[in-house]
Amino acid sequence: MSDALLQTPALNFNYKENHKNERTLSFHSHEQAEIFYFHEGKCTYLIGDQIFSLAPGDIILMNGLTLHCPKLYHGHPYVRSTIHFDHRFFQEVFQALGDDHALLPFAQVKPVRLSFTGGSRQQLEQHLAELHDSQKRGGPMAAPRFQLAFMDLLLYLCSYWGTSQHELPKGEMSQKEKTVQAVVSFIESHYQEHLGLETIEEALHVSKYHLSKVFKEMTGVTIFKYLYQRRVNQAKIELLVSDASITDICYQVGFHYPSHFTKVFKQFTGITPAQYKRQSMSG
DNA sequence: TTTACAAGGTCTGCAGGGAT
DNA sequence: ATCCCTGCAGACCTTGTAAA
Repeated sequence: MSDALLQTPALNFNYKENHKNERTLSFHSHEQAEIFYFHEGKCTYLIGDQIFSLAPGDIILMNGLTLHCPKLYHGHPYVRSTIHFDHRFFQEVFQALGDDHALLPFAQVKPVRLSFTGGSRQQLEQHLAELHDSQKRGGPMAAPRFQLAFMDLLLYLCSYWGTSQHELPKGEMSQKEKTVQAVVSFIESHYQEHLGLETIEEALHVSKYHLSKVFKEMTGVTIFKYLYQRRVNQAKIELLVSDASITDICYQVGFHYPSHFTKVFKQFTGITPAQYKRQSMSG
């Protein structure tokens, strides 16, 4: 039996959480895979270089490592269920059972967005309600029952994903969403270079004033905040896997001054790059 | 590698134009 | 009327330098 199977898997389920007031949640990433189901309200979700205007009944399957952030709207509810889970553990369980496909949506870099309507939506919400029940239930076998209910949900999602016509076409994007998508895509391919609003303005042929406003409106963060978060996220990876100095990593991810890099890194993570490297080496 | 600070750049509220 | 966009100006934040 593998090491992963000997450990208790990480599996966190938050059922129908609600935020009534507008609140911009910050960009973040995590090692666990994530399932995000949108029950009710209004929300724009930015994941990696993609932006989604969510409708109730939509679900997002993602690997978790890609930067993501929901944007909420004042006066609109925001009811969602989220599941964070140890991708590696459940993949090994499914493989032991002879199934290699249940976790494919979480193995790719791009998130998968599926839309559930009518009967299929009822079925999915029934699955979530049952998972919630099994989570609340106590007793000696509560944990494995919860895990089995979760695996049942994964199989349902995988089979639904397999009939890929449920994925929404990109043609439904508004002009503003297209603008934000273009900015995010541009940053994704140029974040390691010297970037200013005027560079993006020239590349996309849209005024910098408009770019700033639309980006903030749709994502809840400014273009530069997003750019820095992207660079810091890359720097964290480099600090973990590379032997390069902090100064070199600073230049690699697009910063021009170590002083600025340290300040921004600390702003996003709460610690300096050197402290982060030390922590990762000792852990 | 990190902190402090001044100069310069970005963000945002407001006003308004053009297309539908 | 609504949406998309441009531009100005002041507030705010980031950049770049010097020094610890």
